Amino acid sequence: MTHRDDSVETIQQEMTAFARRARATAARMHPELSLVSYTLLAHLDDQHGCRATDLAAHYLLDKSTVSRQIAALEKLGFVERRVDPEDHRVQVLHPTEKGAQVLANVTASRRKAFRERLADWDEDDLDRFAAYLLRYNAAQERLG
Amino acid sequence: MTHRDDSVETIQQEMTAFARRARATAARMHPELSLVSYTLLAHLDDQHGCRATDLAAHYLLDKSTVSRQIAALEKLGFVERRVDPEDHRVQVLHPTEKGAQVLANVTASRRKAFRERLADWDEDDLDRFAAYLLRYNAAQERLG
DNA sequence: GATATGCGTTGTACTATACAACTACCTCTG
DNA sequence: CAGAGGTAGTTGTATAGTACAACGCATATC
Repeated sequence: MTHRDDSVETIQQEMTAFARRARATAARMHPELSLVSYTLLAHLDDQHGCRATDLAAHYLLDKSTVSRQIAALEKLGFVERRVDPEDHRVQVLHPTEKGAQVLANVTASRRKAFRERLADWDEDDLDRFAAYLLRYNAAQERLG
Repeated sequence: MTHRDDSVETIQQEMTAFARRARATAARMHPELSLVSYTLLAHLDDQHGCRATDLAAHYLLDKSTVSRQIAALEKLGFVERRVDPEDHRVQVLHPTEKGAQVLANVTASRRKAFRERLADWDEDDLDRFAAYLLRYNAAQERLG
């Protein structure tokens, strides 16, 4: 096995290790919003509203999964639906005031945790690490 | 927000995006062994056998979760239990011949997928990316 | 020996997820 | 403009992974 293979192996193992832990870690950090619902709510906030179908397409989730996630977020009062007047099949989803507030809190606490984890990294390393992750994920999207 | 914060934000987003996809991707790639069971089986192989409790501690899983995962792997004939003659509470778990075989196949196919994804990276980048991931995960383990 | 502790299993419950069937709505085509 | 076919979203059903709590044994300690 070449050095190149060693690196690939390490990347594989470490990405896997991270993935295994991520959900539980997220749940521990902020029980009010799971990793998935956080992600969806953040997307809504970011996009200033979008359709359930868009969420499903973007995150490679089944529409039924999104439907239930959104239903849960709505029940919590974090999301509201606005039927599109142009097309009555469509509901445009928006974070509510409350949802945006909770999202901001969770985002802040996540950012804090990440910042602590990365506190002793110097700026160039952070920069390169971020770039590598972007590149890696882009490749994954491209190749499935 | 500083440039440093931007990088932290990107790392957070990209790690999260990756984590969300990892299970489903793994399931699609090799339905015969989920991400979790793959990980556990690989650990057994690597350690030349260990106890369920050790797996639980190492992967931060509840012992009941490990117990059921192992039961499933045993049912598939991928793992065997050997009661420790020194301590009859303990079962030392080992991959079977068949289990080792399947593990090798899955590992090979995972490696292939990762290799493809990383095919156009030059060796220095792979090296650095691997090092960053190790460093990041180590920090996560230290800080919860 | 009585009580502690440690290992593993089982009962129960919850979350995330997929697939398939369905309803309601829209669009296009003859 | 009527019907065919497509799209958005919901609901029924099933599965996997997970946790927590209660338990059964085995061992260790006092």
